[in-house]
Amino acid sequence: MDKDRVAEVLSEIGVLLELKGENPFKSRAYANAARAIQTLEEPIEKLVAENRLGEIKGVGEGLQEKITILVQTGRLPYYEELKASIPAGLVEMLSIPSLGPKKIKALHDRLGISTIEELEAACKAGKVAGLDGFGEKSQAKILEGIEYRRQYASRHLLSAALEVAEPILAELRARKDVTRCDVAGSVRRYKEVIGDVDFIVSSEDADAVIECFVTRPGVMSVSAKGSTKASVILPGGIQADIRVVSDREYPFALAYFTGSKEHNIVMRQRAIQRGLRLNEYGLFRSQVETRDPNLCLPCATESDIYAALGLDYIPPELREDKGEFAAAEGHALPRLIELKDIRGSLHNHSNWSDGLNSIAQIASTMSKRGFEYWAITDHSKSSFQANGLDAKRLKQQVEEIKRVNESLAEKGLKFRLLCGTEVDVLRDGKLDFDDEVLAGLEIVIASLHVPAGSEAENTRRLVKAAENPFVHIIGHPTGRLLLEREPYPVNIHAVIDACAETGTWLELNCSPYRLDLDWRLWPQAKSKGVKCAIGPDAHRNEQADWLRLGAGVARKGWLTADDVVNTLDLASLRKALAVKRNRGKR
DNA sequence: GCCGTTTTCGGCCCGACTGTTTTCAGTCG
Repeated sequence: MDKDRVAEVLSEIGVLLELKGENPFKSRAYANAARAIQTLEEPIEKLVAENRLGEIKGVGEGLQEKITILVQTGRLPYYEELKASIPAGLVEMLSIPSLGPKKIKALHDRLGISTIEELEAACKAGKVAGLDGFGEKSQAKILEGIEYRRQYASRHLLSAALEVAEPILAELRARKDVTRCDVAGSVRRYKEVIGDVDFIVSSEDADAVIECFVTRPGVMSVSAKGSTKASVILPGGIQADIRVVSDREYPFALAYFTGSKEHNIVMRQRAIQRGLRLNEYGLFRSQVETRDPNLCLPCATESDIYAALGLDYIPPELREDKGEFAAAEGHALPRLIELKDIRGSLHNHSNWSDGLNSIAQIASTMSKRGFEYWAITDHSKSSFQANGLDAKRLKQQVEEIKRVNESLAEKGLKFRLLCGTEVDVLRDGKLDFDDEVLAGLEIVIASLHVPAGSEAENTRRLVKAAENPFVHIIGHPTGRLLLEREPYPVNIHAVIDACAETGTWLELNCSPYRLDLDWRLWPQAKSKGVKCAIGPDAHRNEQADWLRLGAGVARKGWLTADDVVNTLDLASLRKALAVKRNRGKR
């Protein structure tokens, strides 16, 4: 049993204990331990075998015993009994807004409700409103919540969130009564999937700002509205929250609502260690609750808050409590890549396969946008659904690209197209083109589009692709489609190792539906010396904008410009592309 | 259930909003 599964069991125990009405701190202890185990560097089996579980912060005697049983036998009777004692429907009910463990327990104990369907029926029959602690409004709210849950999974792509957030942000910033304004939350941290959008505003006229926020066109419903905060539902079912504070409080509110929750907990603890108290209103020289501005340390920006807690400024993307505190304390945070560092794209399609634009159109647009190079990497013949190219058409395409490049040179333009392919990795790990064909291209991406069922087989295929001297990049390495499809089973660690061994680059596919390889794996890839290629997988010219997502997610993976190959200028990129092929000749 | 430079017992991050109360519990972020 690996650490992910152990963490899963522990965190589920935490949830079940909450529903049982156990001591909430006990439940939190399980959640904390689950998190600690998830971020372990070593295999959990090793820690168990060496009797070193106690070294994990948050794992005491009780949990050491349970984890040992779980790892050694693959089962945990305590967990199984607990799970059997609580109907699965109660856990599901936690996803209904306005319902938490206490209310769910009350509904179960007093009305015998065990499923969402029973809950819906009880609400419609008016039974819920009669319970102590419930009323007509809470009953209506539960029904609304069930409906909402049905209509929208309350999780959205980062790109969708940015799309709705940016016009609102611009509108708020343009107001005379708004001093500062930003998007906070998981959107600011560039999480690939988000739950809601948070706006933080500093203003002397909170009422006016909130009134504007809840009445602007596009607001579908208002779920809460107070004197300092409000929540609305936007098209697509995205919830947006606004929080209005004074300008003195602004940096504290921005930091607090940017999170993550785990990051904030450490920040608070650091404040406590220094005899201070941190919340969304300030960093106070006080052990007790206060809002006295005279007791607040002066901080005009988030940087000042970090400095006051003995830390370098931590960029929002890194605020996940995944090593940023140690690095910020030791002045060892990397200088993260920025969008402007990216000079071109190595994974794009044209109308020769399933893209929209012609090669000439692509050259014209990307040149005007200021890129230095843009690779044409259309699908290979096995992707017939995508009008993949066979060797003959590929050869014609290379000729066409040469002609376009010549005309660019005649105009004195620096921009160049690169000829390449996104070649399919086939069943036996072979590629959809022979090596002789690949040798005639400047750049080769190998992608698995039809995965096998087994992890071993998929891993074998990708490792074999990486070992091919003509393959530069492994494309969208896990094949996930966010909110739609899980990654195919693959031992990604083995693929990373194979890339490190062979000098193959891994793609950070920055299509908003993929963002694959996942940011959580980049620090590992980087530590092994694997370079990253950020590719929008563009099928139409405007999708060049997706590079912005790529840069953000690369930042989240702790990557610098040096770690990303498409920050190289064209001459250096060509040299880098030649390295692996020359290796193959040795 | 965990943890400790005031502590081995008594804390555990903290505040706004909502709805049901008539001073507060539960939920949420």
